[in-house]
Amino acid sequence: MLSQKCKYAIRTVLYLSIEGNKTYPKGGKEISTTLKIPEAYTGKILQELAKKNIITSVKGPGGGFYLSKENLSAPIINVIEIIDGLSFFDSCGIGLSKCSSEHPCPIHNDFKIAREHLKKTFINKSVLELAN
Amino acid sequence: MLSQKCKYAIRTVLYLSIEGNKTYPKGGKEISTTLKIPEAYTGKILQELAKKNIITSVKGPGGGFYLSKENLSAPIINVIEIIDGLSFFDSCGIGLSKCSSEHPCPIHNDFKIAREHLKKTFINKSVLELAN
DNA sequence: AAAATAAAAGACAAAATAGTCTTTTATTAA
DNA sequence: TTAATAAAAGACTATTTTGTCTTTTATTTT
Repeated sequence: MLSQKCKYAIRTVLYLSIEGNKTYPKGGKEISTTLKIPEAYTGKILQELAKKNIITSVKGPGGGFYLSKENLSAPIINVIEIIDGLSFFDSCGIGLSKCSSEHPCPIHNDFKIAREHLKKTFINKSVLELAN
Repeated sequence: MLSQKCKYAIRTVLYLSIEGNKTYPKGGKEISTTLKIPEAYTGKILQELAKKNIITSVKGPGGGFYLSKENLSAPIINVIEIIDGLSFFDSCGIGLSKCSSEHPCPIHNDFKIAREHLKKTFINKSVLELAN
């Protein structure tokens, strides 16, 4: 459902919601080793998240990443939106472009239930709430 | 959630459940044009499905593919199993290997509900039932 | 100011997925 | 029994995703 990159991103954000803070941001290296995500790839993902204001970065010695208050209150779906996009949440389960409630594919209703349950979860829960 | 290939495969099987039969099997070309799936790729997928006994193939002039009675009564999850595998249905939504009901990840319960709803749908409905 | 630290940026490389093309094999009909 | 038809098999190409490596920029500490 989510790409590998997106799973990494969510795990990273959830980790930072617990571990990092403004005075002691977490470095990319430590994040990658604790979460067992390839180091260089972690860096790229952190960069992308920082640029889109999902996380906050601090350069230089003692620098790293943390979540500001705004970052913490954002819904987790924002991470998904930036990394994978949201098309999954409103596309047909078997890839039909014309599938809709008027012209439903054979799995339309069941797929929709699952899809919307997930979407609701990701929208309703902020990073902070999820971390608890 | 499902790979492109798997979506094509399911659409193909559902199409054959309505259109093909033993005396008049459907050719790969016709299948690909009606379903708008690249022709050569359709061929490969049909081949794979035939080898795994999801569909039945007939060689030579007037040949093609159709679903036998056994094929029709098989659950649609068989297609998924062969093309994508079933790991999705029992893996953590954010990729944690140690996620379980004892040590749940933050989205464990909600993800599990969606996952199992889908699994149930794919297991319970046979190709034939879905096509109706 | 210089050295050290750590993220940002950008160009690469590897692997997986998606898709094509050509040849071979099986079957049927003339 | 030969020609035509259509799937099977296999080698190949393209694209996307996953991941690495090197250089640059910003910041801090000495």
